[in-house]
Amino acid sequence: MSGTKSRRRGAKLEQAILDAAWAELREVGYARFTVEAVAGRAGTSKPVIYRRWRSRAELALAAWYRQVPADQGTPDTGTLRGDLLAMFSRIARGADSMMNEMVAGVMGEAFRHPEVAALLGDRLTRPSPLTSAMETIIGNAVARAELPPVDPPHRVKRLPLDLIRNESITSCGTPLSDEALASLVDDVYVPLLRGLATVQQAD
Amino acid sequence: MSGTKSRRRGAKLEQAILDAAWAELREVGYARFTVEAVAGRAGTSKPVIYRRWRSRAELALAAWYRQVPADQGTPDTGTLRGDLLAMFSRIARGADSMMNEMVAGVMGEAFRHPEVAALLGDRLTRPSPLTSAMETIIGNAVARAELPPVDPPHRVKRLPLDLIRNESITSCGTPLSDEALASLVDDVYVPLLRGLATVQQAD
DNA sequence: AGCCTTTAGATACTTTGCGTTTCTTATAGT
DNA sequence: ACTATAAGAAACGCAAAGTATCTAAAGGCT
Repeated sequence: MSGTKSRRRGAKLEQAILDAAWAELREVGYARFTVEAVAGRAGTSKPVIYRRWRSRAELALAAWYRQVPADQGTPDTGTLRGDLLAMFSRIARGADSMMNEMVAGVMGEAFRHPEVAALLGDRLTRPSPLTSAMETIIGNAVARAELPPVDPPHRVKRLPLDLIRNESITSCGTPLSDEALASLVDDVYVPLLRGLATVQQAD
Repeated sequence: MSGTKSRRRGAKLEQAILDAAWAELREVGYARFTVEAVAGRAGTSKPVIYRRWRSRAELALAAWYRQVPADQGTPDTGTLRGDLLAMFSRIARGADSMMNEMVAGVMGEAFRHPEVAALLGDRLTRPSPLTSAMETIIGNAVARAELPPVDPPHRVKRLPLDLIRNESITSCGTPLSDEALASLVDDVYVPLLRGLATVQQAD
């Protein structure tokens, strides 16, 4: 309880800031995410943060990027539709979806801070645990002969994330209903896979 | 040339404000869209605007909604792929796409102004000239026997807009390349239509 | 150990833009 | 002509981004 003030530096401090930023993002969302609150929560001050990241947007992205998406395994319900519904709902409820507000917010600022645009685009399109889970699900369906053999292009593997992000943005924060997810699966994704399979078979 | 200052009221003034707002949106985008600039351009002042719309976001949406999308007809190139490419590229270059930054920006503010969320969602999902153009394109392809008969659900008709909006947001303002559009058509939309058609034939 | 470079942390500042308040006075309805 | 309404001007409060200045702690170096 003496007045000795311990001062963190370097990596340790950086981690503390990013942890605080992530906690803030989860608690208040990007719209109310302020650098001052992050500084306060991390027990430091604004200049320390601005020495490391050029803007609020970059800080938020850095905090997000550090979160390793927990690999939750791949659903295996015995049917393609069941697996897809489980997967879509996991995506829609998971942390990735919580970040859709942030994606929109950051993009809204990208005109003023063009540097962040590249960072963001990269994160959104890169292969991830989710895209490989899609591979597995599709592979399983092929093995069960629910689908003809098919080799989906990368765009199709990232499509669930894209569809759900778009749905999330267009419904402006309202949590996605089961009906909406079912519509994405039944009206779009399953037919797409069938179509891909028949086209590729014709080769 | 006398000092007589004419003062507009009611509908006339409202139109002038919305015109000014639309002009601002097109010139500087939503990120730099300020109420003061709109007031200045319309030759009026901020309180007049805030008496009519509760926030910057609502003003921007109102200006956008007033723009009637010019019906540019439906492409008819003789092939499904050609029609789709023409359509996708029209969407990607048109005013609707210019508004993607705004969609993101408004959504980013939706947490603070939940009222606007509903307005926005409605506009994005409603049937429009674009969805009926999709109907026509698909109908033409069926007539040419490029596709088995198919009755696409509404979600599929709005999908081009959704795909392009998402692409626009994830590439943060960079204009979409022809390759990206081709990938949306070839990897996603055409296979989806084929898949839908075969599934519906099985009924 | 003691010096010295680095940089954390505190504080206060500038700027920008939203949304409001107050007041004057033109406009439209009766 | 009288009166209610609402336009327009100016200034304000406020929040939050980003910057500048200063101090003193941390940790490397000799």
